[in-house]
Amino acid sequence: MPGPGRTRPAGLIPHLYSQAMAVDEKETGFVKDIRKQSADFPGWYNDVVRKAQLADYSPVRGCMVIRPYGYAIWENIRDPLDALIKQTGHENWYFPALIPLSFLMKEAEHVEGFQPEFAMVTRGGGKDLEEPLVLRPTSETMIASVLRDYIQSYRDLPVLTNQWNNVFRWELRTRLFLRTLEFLWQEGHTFHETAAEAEEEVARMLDVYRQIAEDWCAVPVLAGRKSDTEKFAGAQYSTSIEGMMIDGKALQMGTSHYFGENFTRAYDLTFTGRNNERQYPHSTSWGMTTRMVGAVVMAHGDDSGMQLPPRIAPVQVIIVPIFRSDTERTQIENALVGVKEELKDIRVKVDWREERPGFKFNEWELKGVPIRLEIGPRDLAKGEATMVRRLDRSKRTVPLQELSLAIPAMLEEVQLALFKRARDFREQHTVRLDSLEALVKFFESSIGFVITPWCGREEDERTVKDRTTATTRVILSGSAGPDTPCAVCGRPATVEVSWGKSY
RNA sequence: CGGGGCGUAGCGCAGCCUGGUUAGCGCGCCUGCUUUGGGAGCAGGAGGCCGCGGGUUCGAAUCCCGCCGCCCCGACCA
Repeated sequence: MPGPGRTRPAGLIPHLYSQAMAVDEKETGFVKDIRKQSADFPGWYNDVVRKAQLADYSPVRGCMVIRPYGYAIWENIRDPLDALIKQTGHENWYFPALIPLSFLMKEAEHVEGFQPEFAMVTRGGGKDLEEPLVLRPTSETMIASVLRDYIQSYRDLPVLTNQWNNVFRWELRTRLFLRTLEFLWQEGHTFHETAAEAEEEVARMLDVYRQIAEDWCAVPVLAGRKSDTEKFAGAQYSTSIEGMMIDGKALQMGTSHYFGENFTRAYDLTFTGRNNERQYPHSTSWGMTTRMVGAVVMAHGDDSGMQLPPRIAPVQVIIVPIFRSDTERTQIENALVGVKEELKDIRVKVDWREERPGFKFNEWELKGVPIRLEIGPRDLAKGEATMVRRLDRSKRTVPLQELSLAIPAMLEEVQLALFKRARDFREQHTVRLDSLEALVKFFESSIGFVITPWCGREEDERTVKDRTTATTRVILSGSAGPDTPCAVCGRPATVEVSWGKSY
């Protein structure tokens, strides 16, 4: 399914970098503000998120402050996702953040899954409330309770809702963007006449998430159904997209659930069908969160900091002016008028701060800006700018009049290169194995994903988790080939499943 | 909740063991000058309820008791 971001200016200056200048080795390894990625990945991640000013700790334990640069990245993910959600026929709603406890208690499995994570309001107006209100951990119960009144007939279906909001889950261990007590997301909730329609919806929205992850965030994903132990509380089944981070761990980046009649029965939401009989709609829900920002950091970063895919980079081109005198400064200012006109469709920023160029180079690299343009007296004398890309620090000069072609082409090239690099990394760290011993041995000495035939039994997941800490990620295929034994227990395998250590 | 660590300037820390002038260092911040093609240099300056409460003492950041908070590691999760 070609997403809106799939168009590429194919033939535009194809091999721009074949003549790239060699990278001076002395120019690497400058970052002293952040821990080494290879030595301490969690420490590196934390340093990058904070030093790049994406987010910071807040006065409240487990809650974060998203700073403008981090929020801008989220907006650049959110906006295309919102567009795709609307293109697929959904409408945005807003439902209350406070949910009566009794609503949440109605669906047994759902309650069991979420109750430990409830944050509850028990007082208001100076009095104890008659019924506690739960800060929404998700809105299935509220939405089912409300739509009960709006859905009467099969003619009212499908109802395709979405809402952008914040949710609360009282997590024990938190990490910036990856797991916080409060986070931002969208939650889609849909109601359908038939199971088939609902299941199509689940698959459709999972593919929307795949597009956002792959085409916009340049993070390749495995997409598929979750095992029963890993599914959402209350779902008949869940699907997810899973990306591999640079430490080889899996990160779940979006989920899409099929509920069947579970929720509509629990909330007595019915419609009169074509046969004039009362029926329960089949419902779905699906969500993608601010965790995506963390995924981008961990999928593309290096020892110098972030590397942002151009499509979601708040600043796509950073211009660093270099000058010694007021005269030179004025000359550059004048030249930049034309440059900005050439790049009027690009997110460009000029860094005029009173810092030395070298400082700015390092800082914008930490912030992951895809392209840097250096413009100084030497460049101006030749009517050029020096273009350096974050991807590999390769450097070349570009005539100022050619920037309007060269920059978009380079942005597109970088977008694809990041995706390809991440995909190659994942493929290099994915193996197919067919025995428990091989699986255990793999996770003792390696990182990454393992794909095995599997019979689907929960006991096997427990066995593998006990011995490796790895869990099933997604089921990749509904069949494992005839006469294939399960890698864990030897019983006949029914599926192919991916295993990985996860966040 | 179990185990470990830490609360001293915006951030990172030293000082505490062995109580005693005005609580110190690095980074950052402010001012000025010189600098500017890969994290500048010099000079000057501002900034502190030493987590909170109690005790011991002539005297507490330092010793004792209690409390609070945060971070890291083990059972849950987008």
